[in-house]
Amino acid sequence: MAVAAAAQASQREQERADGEAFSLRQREVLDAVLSLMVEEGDSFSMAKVCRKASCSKETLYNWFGDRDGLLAATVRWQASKVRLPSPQRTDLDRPGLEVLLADFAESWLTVLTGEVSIALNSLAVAHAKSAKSALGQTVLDNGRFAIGQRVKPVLEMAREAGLVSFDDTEEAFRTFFGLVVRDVQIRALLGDRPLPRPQQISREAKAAARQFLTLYGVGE
Amino acid sequence: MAVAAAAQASQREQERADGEAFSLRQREVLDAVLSLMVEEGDSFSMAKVCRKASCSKETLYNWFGDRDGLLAATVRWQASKVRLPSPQRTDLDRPGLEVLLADFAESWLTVLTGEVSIALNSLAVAHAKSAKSALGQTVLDNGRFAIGQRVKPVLEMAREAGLVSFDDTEEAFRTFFGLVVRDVQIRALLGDRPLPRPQQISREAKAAARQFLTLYGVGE
DNA sequence: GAAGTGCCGTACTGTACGGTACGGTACGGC
DNA sequence: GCCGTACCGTACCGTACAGTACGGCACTTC
Repeated sequence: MAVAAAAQASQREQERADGEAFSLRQREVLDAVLSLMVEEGDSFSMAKVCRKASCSKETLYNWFGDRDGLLAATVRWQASKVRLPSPQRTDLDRPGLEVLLADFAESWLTVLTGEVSIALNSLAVAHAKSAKSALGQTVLDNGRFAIGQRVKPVLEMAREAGLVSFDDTEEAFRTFFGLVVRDVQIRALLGDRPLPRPQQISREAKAAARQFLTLYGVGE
Repeated sequence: MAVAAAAQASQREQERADGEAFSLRQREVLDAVLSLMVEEGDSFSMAKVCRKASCSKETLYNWFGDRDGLLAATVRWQASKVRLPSPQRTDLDRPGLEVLLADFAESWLTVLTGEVSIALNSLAVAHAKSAKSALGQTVLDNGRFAIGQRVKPVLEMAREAGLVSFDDTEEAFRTFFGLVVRDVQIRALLGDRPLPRPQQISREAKAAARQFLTLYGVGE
């Protein structure tokens, strides 16, 4: 299981690519926005952001243009903070693959059920219509599609190693996604509580990995 | 396959139970609200509803109390319109079970990807926080939990018939749910287009049923 | 030390919208 | 024919909030 190794370096790299666009002070402001989102959803006002972050409206509008711009920046800022496991090419056996998939599942479920993630997704869903700034697309890109980009190479690697079998990587990944997420996200977004505890998440993640290998694994 | 038989009677029954609370005129108004939701999401005003439905604000407030009440009534009205397959106890064989599950999956995916359903779910997600009237819970009750109540008896029936095996019906259903919905709902809610076409839905529904039986089926 | 810059805080404006009030009309009961 | 009821349409009120303007302060540059 000598996999997720260069993850730390890759983390810093991605931070520099995305997050560094914002100054320290700006990041403080965006964090204030995040916490307001968690507290009040979409109904916070620009004035509240100013009070919370001790900054002026003028600054806010200079930096981010308008409310939509502030929201978009906040989404990008949060996206730049979320780190997913990024395993390296390695020699994989069946139990190793199962653990690897379970790790993905666990970290994904953990992100998904975080208050910030829920708040952000709710907001993006609410703005998916009037969509001046494509928040929904941004959230999808940094959520559903980002995790896909991490998992799919692993699946193909496993296929080359003769551990699993499928025709369409995308389809296989979507099945994995379904087995992992199930009804967790929609329930969280619709306000169903309590959220699953970490222990529960860990259990479900392992089950999802096992089920995925039952469906797609070869032999054994 | 002599299953979904008493569905029609059960439909009328549920209509009387839920929908009949609204007069004809009220239902016209609520339909106007639905179409506004589809067009504009949450940002429609009470005045627009009046214009669209040719009614007065006073009437609106007399009937529904306030905006939240109108929203809640609209959700209930739409819920009373959605019909799910409600199969009857019958003798089931393996292929019959697979078709039955595929039917559930198909009709569920069809509902889920409908414009009205998307609009309603978005709205409920947006209001899940400030939740004066628990829209999120209502949507969950008429969505995720309603379909669960239909499917779980079928699963248990199939288990008694020795076709499938599981300990926890809820867990088995949640897996079925995941295999069916996968990333479809969250993508739709976040504005990803195009929506899956009926043919695609039908194919995915069949695949989900087959996969579920691969995981939980006994023998064969 | 004068000028410039970046930011804070507050006051202000315009507007959109939720909710109310009211005059006018159609209609059913008596 | 008269009254009550239910509804339409419109005008109105209060408020909340996005966005702007401006005065003041700290800090940097020359």
